[in-house]
Amino acid sequence: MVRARSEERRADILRAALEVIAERGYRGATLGSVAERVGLTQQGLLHYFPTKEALLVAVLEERDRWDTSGGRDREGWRLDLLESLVEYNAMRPGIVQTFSALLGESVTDGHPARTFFTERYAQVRANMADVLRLEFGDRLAGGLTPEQAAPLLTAVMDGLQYQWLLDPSAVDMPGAFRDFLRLLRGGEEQSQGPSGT
Amino acid sequence: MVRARSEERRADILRAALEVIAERGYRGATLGSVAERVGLTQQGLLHYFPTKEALLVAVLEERDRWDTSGGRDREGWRLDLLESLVEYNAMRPGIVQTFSALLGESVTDGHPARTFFTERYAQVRANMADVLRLEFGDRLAGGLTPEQAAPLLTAVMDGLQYQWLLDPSAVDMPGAFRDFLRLLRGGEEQSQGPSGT
DNA sequence: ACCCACCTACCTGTAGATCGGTAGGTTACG
DNA sequence: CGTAACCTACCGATCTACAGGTAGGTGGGT
Repeated sequence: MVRARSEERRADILRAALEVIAERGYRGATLGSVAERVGLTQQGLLHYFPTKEALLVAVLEERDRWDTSGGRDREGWRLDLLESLVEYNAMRPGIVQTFSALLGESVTDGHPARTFFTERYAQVRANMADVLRLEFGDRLAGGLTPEQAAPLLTAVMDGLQYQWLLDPSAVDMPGAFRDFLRLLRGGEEQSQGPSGT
Repeated sequence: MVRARSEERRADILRAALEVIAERGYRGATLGSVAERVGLTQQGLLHYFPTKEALLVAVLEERDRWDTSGGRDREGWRLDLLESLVEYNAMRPGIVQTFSALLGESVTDGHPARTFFTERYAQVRANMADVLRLEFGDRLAGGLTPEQAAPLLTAVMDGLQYQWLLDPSAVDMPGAFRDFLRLLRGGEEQSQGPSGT
């Protein structure tokens, strides 16, 4: 079972890389520190991933696999699933931090994750529009179309993550997200106790 | 007029630093490349800012000064000014990119900009809440309080910036922001041609 | 005469990557 | 069954590059 052992190692490395990137970003991450975390030397790590960039790509691919399976997919989501996704995220600061750090870096010139994020957001917006149309039809609060609301929904999720990462005690991320959904639903009067500060 | 010349140099350096950080983030930025851009050696630059971190701090302080003067202040904004701020930003991708990159990095451990952003966001949210209360009173669309809507407003601005930076042709940032304001205003029916994709 | 602005030279640390091994297991085959 | 050929999973040494920072100047303006 050499093959299995090897796959396991790769998975360990990816998990470690995720951690290190969360702590220092991609540019700040070093192969040595990732290697150390799984009990390898830097050279040992390079046996599995020939370059630093290859490691990053593998991390991103794994992410893609994850959210193309776990509930989503070309047309998989519904609004209440989004809500639980945000709740789920609120319990995994590590993962959120990894991808928020990467997103931030990715807007810089020639960053290896840039195309990944660009394409991903295009797809996410399309997805969101579908979800919204399914839930609200063609016309939602404020007279917006699903296509107009989709980037906003996406933006809220990301923006809240940054605020929450910077100061978790100042922002109730899932609560705030629910607030936004109420805004989308548009009813003037709704109770349900306050969630923010 | 040596003093003036020196101030001018500092301003040049800060401008160059802003550019370089936009291109490579803080961690990826090098003193040498900033220096080069203003026709100095790296050591010449260190004459003005004794460490790399000092340079970053100066950049952040300048930003603070900028948005504590230009229209804002403890109680300065109004919603329509926010709208023009977003329009203004849409014409300065450089600045937006600098601070989006920094925000992304700042969530990593021990980043020198972290406290800056943490405090800044607390203040921004408070500001936003004031603005919203001034505009809408205590109860806005969806039954939200200004304090609940403030983090959302902030998140939308930031989140849209990332989407826009990644693919300006895919997102009409000012248009999308106006859409969000319509959502906040809450009226079910409003015309004004579509803005999104 | 002095000092501000800046440079040359240099040091130290670190990062990614290459090279050449070695130990242990696996397979091919006489 | 045994052994030679080969492969996998690493490690040590080393190369190259560059980064931030220090020390000690020099030269021009006031």
